[in-house]
Amino acid sequence: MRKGEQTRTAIVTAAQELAARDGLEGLTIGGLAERMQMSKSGVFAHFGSREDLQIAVLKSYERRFVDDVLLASLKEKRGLTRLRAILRHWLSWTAAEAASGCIWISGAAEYDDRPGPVRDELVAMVRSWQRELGRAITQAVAAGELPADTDALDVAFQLYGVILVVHHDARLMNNPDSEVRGNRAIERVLTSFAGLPRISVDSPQKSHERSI
Amino acid sequence: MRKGEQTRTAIVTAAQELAARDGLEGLTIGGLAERMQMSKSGVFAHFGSREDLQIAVLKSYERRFVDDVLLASLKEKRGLTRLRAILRHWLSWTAAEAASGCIWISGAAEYDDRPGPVRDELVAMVRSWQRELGRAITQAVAAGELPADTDALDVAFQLYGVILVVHHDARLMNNPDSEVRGNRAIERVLTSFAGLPRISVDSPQKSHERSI
DNA sequence: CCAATAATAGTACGGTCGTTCTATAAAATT
DNA sequence: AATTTTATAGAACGACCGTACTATTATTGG
Repeated sequence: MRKGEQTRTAIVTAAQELAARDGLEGLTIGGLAERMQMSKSGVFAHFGSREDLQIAVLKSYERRFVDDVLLASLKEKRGLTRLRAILRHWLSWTAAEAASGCIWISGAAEYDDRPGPVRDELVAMVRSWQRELGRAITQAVAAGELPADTDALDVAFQLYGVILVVHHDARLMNNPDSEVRGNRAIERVLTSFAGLPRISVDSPQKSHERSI
Repeated sequence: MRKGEQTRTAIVTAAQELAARDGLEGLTIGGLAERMQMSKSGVFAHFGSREDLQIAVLKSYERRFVDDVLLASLKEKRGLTRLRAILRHWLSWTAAEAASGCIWISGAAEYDDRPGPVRDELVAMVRSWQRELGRAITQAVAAGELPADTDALDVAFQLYGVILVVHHDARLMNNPDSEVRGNRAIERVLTSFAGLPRISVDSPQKSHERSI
């Protein structure tokens, strides 16, 4: 049964590209068949349903993502160094997706009100990734590189926001500065958590009194 | 005449609710007709096409958004005060949408690779809002409440990211802490721009050398 | 109250969707 | 090389889509 798995893999790969462009809900068996130069039923036979195809696409995406972003960063030593490596890889992964689109992010919009197995799978993946990100942050706290009272979920939350806006601005707004701005934002988030004097928070400088 | 505009408004209102749940692309004339207890053609007659309906929904949304978020904040005096008011209103608007969904955000995912009038309209609206946000930031700079060399686009970018992740976590992840975390994140972004020592940006503190 | 006009319903068309069923072609096994 | 198993194709289905066209019903202005 080698041939079967082979074409099945090819189908999933092609499906990923289509889903990146049109979303998981925009992924259609007919369109996929045309792209594969196969018949609709030929494509369909590899999956029990469209839902199974969508889930297969999600799983394949997750594998690539974990490889390219997480595993590639595990060679760095724990703490801020590894966290920065993760963020660097994540950001450039996102920027590279400016042309194609991230199916986690588009899926978040598509499935946030559409219950079912696809949504469940997506939520589980994002949750798992957020946990992994939180772990890297916690290790930076344990290493003393972030304050002991750091709320790791707050850090992960804000970093996720940066990635979301990078994706948003790059794709919807066609903003080519998105990655650069994202880089600066990540640095700013990290330093804002890295224990700057809390005093200056309440009363910002009033060096210029000029007001318009 | 009068009756026509009246039901047209009612249709657009219902369409907004449907689009908030299913996305602008998920908005269907049949579903809308059923919800209005009208015939498909009766609904359709009020719009030249589905695209026109989608654009009408977008415009109606923008009107409400500008009223509730921007105009409601213009009574505050320019500068950080007004900016904070905008962000407060924006955040609670977004949190209130945790149950329904924001069609700008879902639309960003739906139309980032789908050219056409709907996308054009959406991009114009988001761009306009980003400009308005940037203006409020610039005024805070002019008031001396943010450093003179502040990149207003950087600030707007990062704040937009916070709103995106609030929406994301509230809706996809069902996270009830989303708004609270968003509030903290906004404060942190503002203080991180409000003139902390620039020196520590390039080389983060190395106070604790302990590494795990 | 009545004519003019606007608003709605009804029906139908062509298209695409996911899925099923049946037949055929290819591949794997013996 | 024969046989069994697997992979693909083809056609058809019911459902829903946006839209066009035609009738019918409400609403309006005189």
